[in-house]
Amino acid sequence: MTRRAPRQADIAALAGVSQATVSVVLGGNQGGVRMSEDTRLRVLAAAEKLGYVPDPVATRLASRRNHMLGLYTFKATFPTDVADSYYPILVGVEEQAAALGQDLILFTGADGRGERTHDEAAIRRTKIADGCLFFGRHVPVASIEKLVETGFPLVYIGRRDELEGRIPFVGADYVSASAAVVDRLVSLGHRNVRYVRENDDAPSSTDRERGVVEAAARAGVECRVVRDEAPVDEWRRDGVTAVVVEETDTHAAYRAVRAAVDGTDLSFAVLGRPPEGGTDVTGFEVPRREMGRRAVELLVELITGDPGDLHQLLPCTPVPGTTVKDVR
Amino acid sequence: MTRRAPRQADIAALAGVSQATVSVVLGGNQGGVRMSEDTRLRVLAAAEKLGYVPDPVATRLASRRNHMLGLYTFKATFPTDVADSYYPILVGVEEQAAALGQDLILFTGADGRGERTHDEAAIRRTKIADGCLFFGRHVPVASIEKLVETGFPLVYIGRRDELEGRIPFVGADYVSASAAVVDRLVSLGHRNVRYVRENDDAPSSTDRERGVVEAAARAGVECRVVRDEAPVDEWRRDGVTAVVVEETDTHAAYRAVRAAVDGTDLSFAVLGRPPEGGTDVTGFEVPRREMGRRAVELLVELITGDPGDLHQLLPCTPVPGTTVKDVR
DNA sequence: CTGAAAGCGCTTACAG
DNA sequence: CTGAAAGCGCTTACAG
Repeated sequence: MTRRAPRQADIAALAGVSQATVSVVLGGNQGGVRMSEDTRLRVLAAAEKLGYVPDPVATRLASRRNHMLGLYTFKATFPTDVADSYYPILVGVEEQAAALGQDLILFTGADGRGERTHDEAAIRRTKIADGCLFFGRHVPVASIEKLVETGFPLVYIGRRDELEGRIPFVGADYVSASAAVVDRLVSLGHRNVRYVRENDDAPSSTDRERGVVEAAARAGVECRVVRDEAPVDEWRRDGVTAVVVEETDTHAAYRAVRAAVDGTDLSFAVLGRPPEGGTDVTGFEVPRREMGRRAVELLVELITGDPGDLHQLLPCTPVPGTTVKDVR
Repeated sequence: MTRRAPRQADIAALAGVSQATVSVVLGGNQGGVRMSEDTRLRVLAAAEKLGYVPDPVATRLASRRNHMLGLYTFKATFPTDVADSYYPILVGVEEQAAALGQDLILFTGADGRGERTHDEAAIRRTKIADGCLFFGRHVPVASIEKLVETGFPLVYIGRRDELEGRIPFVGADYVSASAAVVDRLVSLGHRNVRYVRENDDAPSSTDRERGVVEAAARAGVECRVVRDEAPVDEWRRDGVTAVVVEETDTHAAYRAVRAAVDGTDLSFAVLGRPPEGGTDVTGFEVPRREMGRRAVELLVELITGDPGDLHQLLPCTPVPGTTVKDVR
């Protein structure tokens, strides 16, 4: 039942040529080797007769590239709970990988005994692929640096500034998008704003804060930053008219603020999209799918040795919404 | 910058031993070769120093194992729309793969030019992995048969009966689960039931119908099957008291029936969970995550040559719900 | 025009 | 105890 599959040597024997000639013929003679049509046909006929199928493993070993891209995440690749924010990126990654003829290896971060580890060995295993995408709020700097140093092609999804800019990335331009939200508030007459953020210093958080603070400063409006709390009564006493809130995978800040401002006349905007979806809340859309696509694109460019911009920030799409009132 | 990756020969040179000895040491000396502890440590140290990572392609070519499991789907692995039903399976697959120390290769079904194809060549490429999971409503019989014939380990997610049972699978026991729903209706006094299904003959559909029809026959109650329509007025004229509806990725039948029976006093059950979630609609929960886990388990058993049951049907969990009335 | 050889990076008998 | 050799099935220079 489990017959040995025919290989090029078998074809060669049947056609009366060398195995190398078989390889050349079946490979479509990319090298442009001169060869009699008769030989070519004999080889093809023999291959057909034997039902030959090339062994992809051997093919890849011999040809140095395996057309596989790694995807390494610092939590489960398919998270149980935060599917919303993560999933679109995967969709984009797969889309573009398929478009470029690349397979994807999901590194589960397992150590053989089943523990999900993120030590150097686990990260090193990504070298199985031609290159690797990394995704997570943290960067294990030492391990990643070793990878970068060997010239292994890698791309982070999300902006990174570790290793003096030697980490290629495709991220979202949270600074501009966040500033645009504040600009809008200002244009509608708001002069006293609060920004509520979570207590985590990933780039996606600091970028948002920076955008908010800078835009407020430029416009000369007051905008205090608070972490993880929503003292609405105090705000209203202080004359605050609008609240901006960060949105993360935990949705913690958003939920707290939303609950607090509901039923008040405070204007309200979110730096992203609310977990419940919809287009009524003022904010912006993070181009996650596009980030996935572009990350794959950049990675393949790195592999083929002709990369474009190593640090890409994609624009977010503003969502006007209806939760910001005109107070002029 | 792009230094060549270290290989066993480099380690051998550094440690002053032969390349074969390196292979033995790094392979954990499975063969029980006698070897001085000193040599072993020297090799290990050299490997660590060089940051050695085994080449999985070469490993597989030489040993036929690379600890990678393939995942081949006949649509995008990360579908844009049907995330609900599909995602939990992926979660289970990843979970169990990680637990067993296996990485996952997502076959994007792309040919080199970017077209998503499902021809024989695309399916044959799965042989890069030690084995492969297949998932989709259809079975490209000829291609799968060739794979099975060469002894390549594969497992389908979802019951299959093609190839005279030679396709190993892990599916859900829709027959029993569907019968249980009808049994419940009968126990509550319903004697005239309609079953609405979609017009697609995948096993998951035919199994549901079979469960419904057989349970009704056993109980001696009338249960007509209709496809893709919900003539509620006619049903009520005919004395129907309960409607059961199939649930698929398209949600078409469910939505049509739900809209039709809403506001009437007809009892209502779904063979699965409604797309809107919740536990109020009577039906059952398909153990998707568990299916993913078990499929990986079976695949690894096939690879290691000690498989359990090749055809596994997992029980679905009944959801009592509140949409079925007592009419006794 | 075609074949013989080397090599991709590993594993696995087999010698000593 | 360790090394040399063969081999997995292919591709790619390199000889003739």
